[in-house]
Amino acid sequence: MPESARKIPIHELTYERLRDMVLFGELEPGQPVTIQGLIVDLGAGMTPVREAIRRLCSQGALELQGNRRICVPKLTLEALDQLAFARLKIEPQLALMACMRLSDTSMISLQEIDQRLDQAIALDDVQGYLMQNYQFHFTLYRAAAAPILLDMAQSLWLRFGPSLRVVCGRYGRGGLPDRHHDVLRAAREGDPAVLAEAIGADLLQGIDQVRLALEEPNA
Amino acid sequence: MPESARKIPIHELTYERLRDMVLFGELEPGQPVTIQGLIVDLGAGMTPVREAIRRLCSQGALELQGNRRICVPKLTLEALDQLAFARLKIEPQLALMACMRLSDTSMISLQEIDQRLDQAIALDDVQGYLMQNYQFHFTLYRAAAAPILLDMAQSLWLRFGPSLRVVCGRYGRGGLPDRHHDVLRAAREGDPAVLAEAIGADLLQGIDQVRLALEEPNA
DNA sequence: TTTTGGGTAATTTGATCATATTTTTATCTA
DNA sequence: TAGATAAAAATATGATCAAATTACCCAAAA
Repeated sequence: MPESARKIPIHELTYERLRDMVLFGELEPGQPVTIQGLIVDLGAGMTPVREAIRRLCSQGALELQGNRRICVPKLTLEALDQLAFARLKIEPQLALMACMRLSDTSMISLQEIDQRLDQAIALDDVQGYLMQNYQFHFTLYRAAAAPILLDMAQSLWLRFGPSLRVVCGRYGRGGLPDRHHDVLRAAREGDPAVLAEAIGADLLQGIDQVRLALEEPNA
Repeated sequence: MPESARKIPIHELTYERLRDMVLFGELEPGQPVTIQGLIVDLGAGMTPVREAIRRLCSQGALELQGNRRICVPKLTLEALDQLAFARLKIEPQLALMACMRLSDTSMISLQEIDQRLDQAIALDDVQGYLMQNYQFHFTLYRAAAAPILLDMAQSLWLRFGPSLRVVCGRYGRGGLPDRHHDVLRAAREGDPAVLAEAIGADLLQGIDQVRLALEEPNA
């Protein structure tokens, strides 16, 4: 094991691992999560696992269901409405703020991620699509240098991610968010309002897909 | 000890206790927090304290400062701008949603809280003011039955609370939020738009006070 | 002689684990 | 079906190890 890895504590690694599992749909909505189960799955001790779970619970990625049962929350229509409202307020603002400070290296990163994203779509790689989509948005958002809004966006994605995965898996990615070319163009031209608008349109596309799935009779 | 208390786990109690300490200004911004210190202060074991701290960190109430230093974050002007933006989007919406579902019992609760709030102001009881102000807002917000937005508001208050306390302590509560009578009137009349507007005005008052304090030369 | 700088030792603090206790769930029998 | 018992899982404590900060002391320079 390289020396560089020894600096990051296990509870942090465990948190990141578990967070990614939620974010990229390895854990399905409604799926129960037990401390014991994660101890064996992740090969970590009890304390790190407990801490990771607590953190994710307070971010809304996991849900304590009364009697010491924990699971990935299922989106209801009401929850989706709240998520939609919050995301459409917070994330376009992050894009707007990012627009003015986008460095050249960030811009290059965005373009590279966009290429990998197109590639994932072409290969029908759902996991890859979700990961690159996340990277695309958050590489942009990070440029805003607004840690509080970034935290909020992170929490919102943790709540939204699992359901997006379900939609992806069920219907393929037809009609799924791909306004990234509009976003890139607006970013290149440095027009904050247009960029924010494009991000909003991208979000709305994903939200509508999930809403459609939720409104279907088969739960 | 009564039997009823045995149901709530210690880590939950510890979390609530520590959260209130942040929320109502018992811990000042910049003040370092150590796990060991809290173990002796709160008389709890190590695991519950660690879990409480992790939860509060992911809510932005506490901040890990690199090398094993944890403290209540100090608001910067940039952070305040982000908080202001988010609060003015989220909280009026909660008020709006609450307006339509306000039960009679909630309405009575609000009026009682408002009375206690006026009392605290008359007595120059800063702690009491902060607690009743919090109760007032969240009794209203809870009526919205929007748990995700409520979580977000909770996190925002955790970031904002300590600084409000500092302002209160330094200048007294002159000019501090007291639009509650407008809020109550709008709630009674059941006008969502007016209620949301009144909440927005109330928030803005507090935010401006904090901004004024931050802009002063003496840190 | 006093002050400052560097380095080492001691204390404090955090991370992780193993264990004991309590609570919940599942099963079996009446 | 209901109650009791057993198994499983979660909570909470304390111990141990590692890391880091602090305190302290000595040496060198002013």
